[in-house]
Amino acid sequence: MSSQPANSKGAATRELIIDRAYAIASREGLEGLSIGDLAQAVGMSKSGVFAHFGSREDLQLAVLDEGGRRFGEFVLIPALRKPRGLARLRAIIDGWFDWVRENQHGCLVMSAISEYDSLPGPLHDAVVARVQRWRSDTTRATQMAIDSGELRADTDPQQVSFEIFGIALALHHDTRLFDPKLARTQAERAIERLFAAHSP
Amino acid sequence: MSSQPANSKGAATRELIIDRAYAIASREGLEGLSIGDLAQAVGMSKSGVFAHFGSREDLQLAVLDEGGRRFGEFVLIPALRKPRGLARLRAIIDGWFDWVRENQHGCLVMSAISEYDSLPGPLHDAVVARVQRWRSDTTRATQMAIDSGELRADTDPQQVSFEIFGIALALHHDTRLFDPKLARTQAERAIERLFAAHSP
DNA sequence: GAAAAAAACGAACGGTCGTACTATTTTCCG
DNA sequence: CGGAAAATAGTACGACCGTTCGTTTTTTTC
Repeated sequence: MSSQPANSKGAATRELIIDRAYAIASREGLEGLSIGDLAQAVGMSKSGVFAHFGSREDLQLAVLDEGGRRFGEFVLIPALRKPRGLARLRAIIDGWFDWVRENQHGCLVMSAISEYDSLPGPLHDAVVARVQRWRSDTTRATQMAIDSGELRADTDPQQVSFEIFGIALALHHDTRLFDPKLARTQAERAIERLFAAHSP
Repeated sequence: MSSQPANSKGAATRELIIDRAYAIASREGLEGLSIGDLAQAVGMSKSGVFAHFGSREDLQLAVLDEGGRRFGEFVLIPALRKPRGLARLRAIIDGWFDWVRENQHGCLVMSAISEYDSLPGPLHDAVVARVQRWRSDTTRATQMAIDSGELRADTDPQQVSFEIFGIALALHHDTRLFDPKLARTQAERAIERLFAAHSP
């Protein structure tokens, strides 16, 4: 394990900046992330922070990427250790629900969806690509549960994926606006009903 | 029907302003609504527009109100002409789905939810109150479908309401990010499954 | 340890924002 | 029609924004 030979300092502070930026953008959204605030949070000058990214947009893209990375690490990676089939699909959903609870005060990717869903540009494209990938991940996991015979053979995995997404959105919504505990219960009941409907 | 005797001009331009503001905020969000842009859209001076509202926040509140009013007029009012029970509940859902189609490029209230869900203040409170009212409307309609015997007696109307909300959120989401037609089909299929599960 | 390279700073720019204040114009009422 | 009242315009302010640029400090390399 050679330590950090070449570009040590630059990359390190860049990571620090992104870390703080992630925290801010989780609360305020990527559009609410200003370089001035970020610089203050890191303890650097505006221009010092700015120099690490060619533009604010590049910074936002980097932060969005970090958000997706953390989400995947929290939700997908653990689920991939479960056996293919319903167990893994359930792990994905549980992880997702836990993620919503842990990030009660703002999920960066969720906010980004609303911010850029109808605002053309690189950010929009990056968000769409990310959500598309996530959706196809859950669709694939659903397909595996069909293949293993734990869901009926005539189940449409895209349809199930759509409904799971809806339940997660409602959970996210109610967690933030109303009662997190109640929302979680309702989301879990909805999932149970969904699986029951497609159980063989 | 006395015409507009007293305060005619002021109220009229105020309505015009709110109408344009609604159009802008539907695309850009309430936070993206600036008085300068609005003034230009109305053909007035910034200060002229500003004078109609004590502050930007009051303007935003007025526009949010207008958004809620239009949504109610499009979705709820027609549904109230249907007989109580499943017919009315279905009318609410259909109207809602149509609303999402018609407002593909931005629904003001939906955007407002994301913008203010974790930003304390009068806007947050107004949004929460509005969504709460809407949710209780659908819960009440569901209850009527239970009372009429069209849904099973042991159906939890709040649970059904939660799930309808989730499906609508997923429809809204997929309509904007992916394929509107496919999303509509998936949403309708989800609704059918929901009703089938609670059908007596 | 000195030279080269990278990183961070500091000040300034042009721009937009919401708002306050004062003038001017338009509308309303007797 | 004329005077009061309401509506609109005009201007200016302070604050913040992303970005640029030249300088200074820190790190890396030889």
